[in-house]
Amino acid sequence: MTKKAATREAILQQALALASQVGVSGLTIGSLAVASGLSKSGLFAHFGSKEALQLAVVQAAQAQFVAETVQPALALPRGMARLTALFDGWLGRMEQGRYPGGCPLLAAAYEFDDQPGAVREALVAGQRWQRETLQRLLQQACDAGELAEDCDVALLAFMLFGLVQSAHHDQQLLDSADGVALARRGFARLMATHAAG
Amino acid sequence: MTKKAATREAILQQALALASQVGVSGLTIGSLAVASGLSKSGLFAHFGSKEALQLAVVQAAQAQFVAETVQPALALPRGMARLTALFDGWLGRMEQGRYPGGCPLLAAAYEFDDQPGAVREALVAGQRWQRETLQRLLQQACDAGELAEDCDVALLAFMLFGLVQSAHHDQQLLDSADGVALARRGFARLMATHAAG
DNA sequence: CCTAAAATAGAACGATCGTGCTATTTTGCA
DNA sequence: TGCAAAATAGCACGATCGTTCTATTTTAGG
Repeated sequence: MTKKAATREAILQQALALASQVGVSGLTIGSLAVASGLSKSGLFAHFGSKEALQLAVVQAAQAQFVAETVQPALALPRGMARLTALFDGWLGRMEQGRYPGGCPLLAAAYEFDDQPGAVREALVAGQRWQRETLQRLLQQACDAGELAEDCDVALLAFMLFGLVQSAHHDQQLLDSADGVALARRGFARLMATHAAG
Repeated sequence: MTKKAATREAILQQALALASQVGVSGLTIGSLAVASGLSKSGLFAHFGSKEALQLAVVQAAQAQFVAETVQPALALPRGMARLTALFDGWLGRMEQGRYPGGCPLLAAAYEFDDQPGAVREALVAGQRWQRETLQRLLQQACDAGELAEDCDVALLAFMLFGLVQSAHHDQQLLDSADGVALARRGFARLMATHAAG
């Protein structure tokens, strides 16, 4: 019974690397089977349908983001320390090339925004949670007196997410390493502008 | 000779609507033929290969963006008027739902950032031109004395593009009409922060 | 170690993909 | 109006898609 889970995990790791380059909907059971060293039907048996595979891949990507980026930040004290750690970790995983072809979740958001189903719903839930988390950390920085108490956390979270997307775009499409640096400058400027007076 | 061009144009309009929902790489010659009222081979003859079709679709989307958003802005005087017109037009085409499933070019950037070829090159060239245009308009606003002369136009262009991406994301994935409004607030705030002293 | 159960492989299915080929229709010009 | 040329249709091809079926191998527990 433990073998199945281990194999499934190995498949999902391969799937994440592959999906990073061809997209979650570009994933193919045949090619993923070859990459995993399994037969097509052997791999298929683990998921039962392509949609279930796509859903598992998205959930694995979300779990990895939370474990590698959100959790470490939450270990720090509330306020700017925690917020900065989250944003830095977020950009850091881009900078270090955590996935060869870019973030599978950002790409999946574009792929599935018009494809109703369980995959889309999982993406929506994940993004809502991420946005709320970002707003919560911003609010904590306000409450701690490190950001102005009247600052617009919804707008700031929106803009921080924009910085991440722009950095991703510049790095993946334009092959420009400056994207991450610009995002850091943008973050510093936004935080300075909204610093508690 | 004029028939061919007219048919090709009609095909590309259908292709843009379709690609908006399933992506440029999700476009299928068969389904596009049905949507256009042509036979598969009849449509194929217009392009010669799938990659040529994808390239034509991307170029059509770029041409439409320039004609509908950039050109009208360029008709206004340099400075904040022109810059605001560009940004407003950009968000306006999102708000009015210019394409049913979101901007084909933003989606294509994610689809092709790891697929070398003519399509990717066209996307890269278009994005570079767009970024340079944005920076140029920002610089003109500085030169006109409407923005601080020491402001970081590269960073501002980067952040404005981030606002657009965040708005698109919120609208298409989260079905939230607030995205556009947040982007407008972000624009106003950024411009106010960098206004000439 | 033996054996039932779990995990994987192999083969086949209908469908659809992109792309050639040849026929047929439609167009624009003399 | 007739006719070459252009535009489109029809058909077939190999490949690959997701999925199902049965057979084989591998695993874990008594």
